[in-house]
Amino acid sequence: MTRTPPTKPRKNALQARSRATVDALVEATARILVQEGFEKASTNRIAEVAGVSVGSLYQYFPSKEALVAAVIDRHNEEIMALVRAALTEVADLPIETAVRKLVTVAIEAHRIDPKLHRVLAEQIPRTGQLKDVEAFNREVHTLVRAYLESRRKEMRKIDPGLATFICVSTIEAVAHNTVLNHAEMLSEKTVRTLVDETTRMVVGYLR
Amino acid sequence: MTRTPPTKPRKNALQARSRATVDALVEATARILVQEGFEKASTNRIAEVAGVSVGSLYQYFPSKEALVAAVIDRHNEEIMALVRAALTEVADLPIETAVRKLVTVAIEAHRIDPKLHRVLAEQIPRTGQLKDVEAFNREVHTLVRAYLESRRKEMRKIDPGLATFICVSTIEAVAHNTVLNHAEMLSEKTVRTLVDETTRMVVGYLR
DNA sequence: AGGAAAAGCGAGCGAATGCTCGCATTATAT
DNA sequence: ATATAATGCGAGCATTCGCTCGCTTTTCCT
Repeated sequence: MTRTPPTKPRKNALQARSRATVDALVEATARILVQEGFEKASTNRIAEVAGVSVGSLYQYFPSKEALVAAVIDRHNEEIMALVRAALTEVADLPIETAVRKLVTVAIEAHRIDPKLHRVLAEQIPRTGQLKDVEAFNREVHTLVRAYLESRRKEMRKIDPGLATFICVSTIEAVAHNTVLNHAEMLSEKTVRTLVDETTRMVVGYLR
Repeated sequence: MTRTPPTKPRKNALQARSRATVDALVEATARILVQEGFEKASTNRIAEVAGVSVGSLYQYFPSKEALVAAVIDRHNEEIMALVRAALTEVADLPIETAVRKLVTVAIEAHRIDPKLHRVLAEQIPRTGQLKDVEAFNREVHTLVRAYLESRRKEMRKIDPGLATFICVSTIEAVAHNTVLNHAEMLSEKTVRTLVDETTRMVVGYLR
């Protein structure tokens, strides 16, 4: 049995001052992860950058992992907000429009903070946050699947679960590789072409 | 400037005994990564599992990273062997056949050692091996692109670089998610369905 | 056989890290 | 104003880890 460090807050921040401390710690963790890498993200350094003492850090976070987990959560919430909004928006629109929107949002989501995204993707398995991240993934699948099922008439006969799996995997991968490989060198035109092509592929597949 | 540890062998193993030592060390590193995780893969532990002293370890590997790099290299070579063979085999065959073969091989490649694959994917960025891994990626792209260009007649008018990017991303992602999510629970039938669907999507996109 | 080169050994050094604990400061309630 | 709770502090303990160095053993070559 490998002992997984706890990731839940030790106590809840009640007063304004302590809420600020917690925020500063999470923010500092994110900044260090992006600018200096995971190795440099020691609790001492995080506290230093946050302008807080190590002691205070351990008042609110039982372990280093808990801090990273908090950053992951924050980032995932940002992304999920985009995805949820997009899917609500296209709920009653035809497949072509919906897929295009989804692809666009996927790329946007990866562009929120590519460097943080990359570092987090690497660190997730070691934070015990895998379960939470999987929960987000499942939510995406559920939402997409619900949409696809509501649009069955426009589609060929196809297993909804399988279709969802393939569509989500594809869109996610294109967005991921686009942003992480081509870095910041992304013209508007390139993005539009990419969205067009991916949309064409997915829509062609569905019907 | 962050100092990246060297990853080249300190000296070359010449005699049979030392070659065995080197192999034992790489093998031990892989086993620990898979069974106990990156955290537990200390040089002392690696030497212990390999049945070798730390001193000997440092005769051949200048750093811990060098060991992980060796494991990555070995694994990548196995995968590339499969991919190269597949692409040679289908060089003169029509798109439908070629894509089906590629998808199949991609899944096979991920199934070689899923756990190792996962751990390595997480650890690659911190070993300075990113460049080598990118080289493999570029090779795949080059090979696929060459194939696609040789089959232009079967395809619609489409930018070869873009098509390659989308196809490789898609196939890789489906294989990756299939193996890593559904773990070992993969019936032959499931795999065949998945290959069929992915092939359909990619082929439909190309023409 | 004998000497040189190659390979192997492992106690332990120095540096870094996660985290605790006893105490100081600030906010809230009465 | 006083008491109580909440928050903040940071030196330092305990541990781990990467790696070195002086030495022994094995192999190779003539």
